[in-house]
Amino acid sequence: MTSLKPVRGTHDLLGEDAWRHRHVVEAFRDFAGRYGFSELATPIFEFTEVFQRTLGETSDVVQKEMYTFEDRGGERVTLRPEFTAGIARAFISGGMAQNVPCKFFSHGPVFRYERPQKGRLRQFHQINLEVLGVPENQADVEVIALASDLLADLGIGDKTTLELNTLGDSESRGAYRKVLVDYFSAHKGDLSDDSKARLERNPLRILDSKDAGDRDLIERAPRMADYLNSVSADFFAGVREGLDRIGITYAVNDRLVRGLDYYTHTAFEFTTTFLGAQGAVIAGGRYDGLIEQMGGKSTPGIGWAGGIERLGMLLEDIPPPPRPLVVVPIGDGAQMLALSLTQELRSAGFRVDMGYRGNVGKRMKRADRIGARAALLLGEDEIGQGVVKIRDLDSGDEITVPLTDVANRLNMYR
RNA sequence: GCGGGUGUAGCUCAGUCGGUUAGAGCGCUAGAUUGUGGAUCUAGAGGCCGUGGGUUCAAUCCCCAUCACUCGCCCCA
Repeated sequence: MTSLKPVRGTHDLLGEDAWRHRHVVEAFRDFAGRYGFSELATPIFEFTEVFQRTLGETSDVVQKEMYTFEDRGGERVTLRPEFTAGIARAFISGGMAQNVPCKFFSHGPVFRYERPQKGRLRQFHQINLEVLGVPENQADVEVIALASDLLADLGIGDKTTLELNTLGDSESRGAYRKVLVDYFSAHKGDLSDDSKARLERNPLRILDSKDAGDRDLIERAPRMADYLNSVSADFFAGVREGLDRIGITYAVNDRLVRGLDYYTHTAFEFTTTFLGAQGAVIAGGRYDGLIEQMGGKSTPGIGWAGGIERLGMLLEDIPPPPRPLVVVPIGDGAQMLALSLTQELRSAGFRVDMGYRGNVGKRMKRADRIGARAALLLGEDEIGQGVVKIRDLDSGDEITVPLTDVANRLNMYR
């Protein structure tokens, strides 16, 4: 144990941040439910090969960002760097191909060994959505619509824009890739060092290089749209038609690519300019080859992931946390009755806190500090008369009500 | 992994052209107010000036390293 600080790139989640986090997750659960998704919670670690094979051996995530270790039994395991691979594994090992289509939502921590920055952590949290077994592009429209609804509900729809592209099916993508490699190879001398390396590993990635020198070359590069076979072109047209139909605005960005190898056809990102260099808040696409590649029965898939911390940072007017009631016993003789009153109200569904110590002044001060909505004062006088005083902490108004009627009189504070 | 910036009280930040007792505001604790919070006043607690090394009679301040945060590259949620 070298220190008592959290490990680099990890954070304790509490207070305001925890509330934002929870708000994002709850909104997500709500919309996932409305769209007919059910929850799937997979383990946060898997055998290393689950990620290695699916994300692509050459992707940065696999090459240098995974938390991989050998457990006590000698198994190579990895903390999940994303959700899709684990869900695909669960789909196969659970024999779910029998029950397609499957619509799953998930959320929780993911792990990548990266250099921390604003909006970039080593342990961060994602919300995740997957549709398995639906080849129709209706599913593409559906998952994008859900994301759009969620962002609107969170009040950040106008801070984000939807960018859309197609990578084509494997035939189209292969053909385009070849043309692209030829093109960039011919101009290799003008390429940045980063992009030269990408030429070998993942030539599509050159398209979203930020290097000023590359931009010019990219501007003149062949376009994906010109190399789509008719199936791929029709598929993409259908996605756009669907989005148009339900009023979702987007910008086609034919330089939008994906970092992970399993994507085909539709690729999309909801991006923002409010978070500095980390612009993507929700990103995803279609991965029709993934399940088969992992050894399952050929099953198309589409999904997305969203960064909870990034979304949380964009929230402005989050509803405030609910305010509790506070029971204030006055004098030792009131303790027991206050205790039973507190429990009774909790049973009735109220949020109730009762301080542990202190005189009335201290307890009232504490009630104020935790943002209590009202204080219930219970002392000798009240007990003698079988009543309790309810003090509204916003207005300062105080009313006296019979103990038997307290719950009813408190309904206005629910 | 690469480059730039920053690290002083719980928080936001002053400060010392290197000099012996390091400050403010907010917050916290207690009291004024032993059956009533938010305001005010008073008092108090709380800092190895991120960590390790170097230079110096002397370092919180200068130098080096390291760690953390931060901005950009990279990568991506």
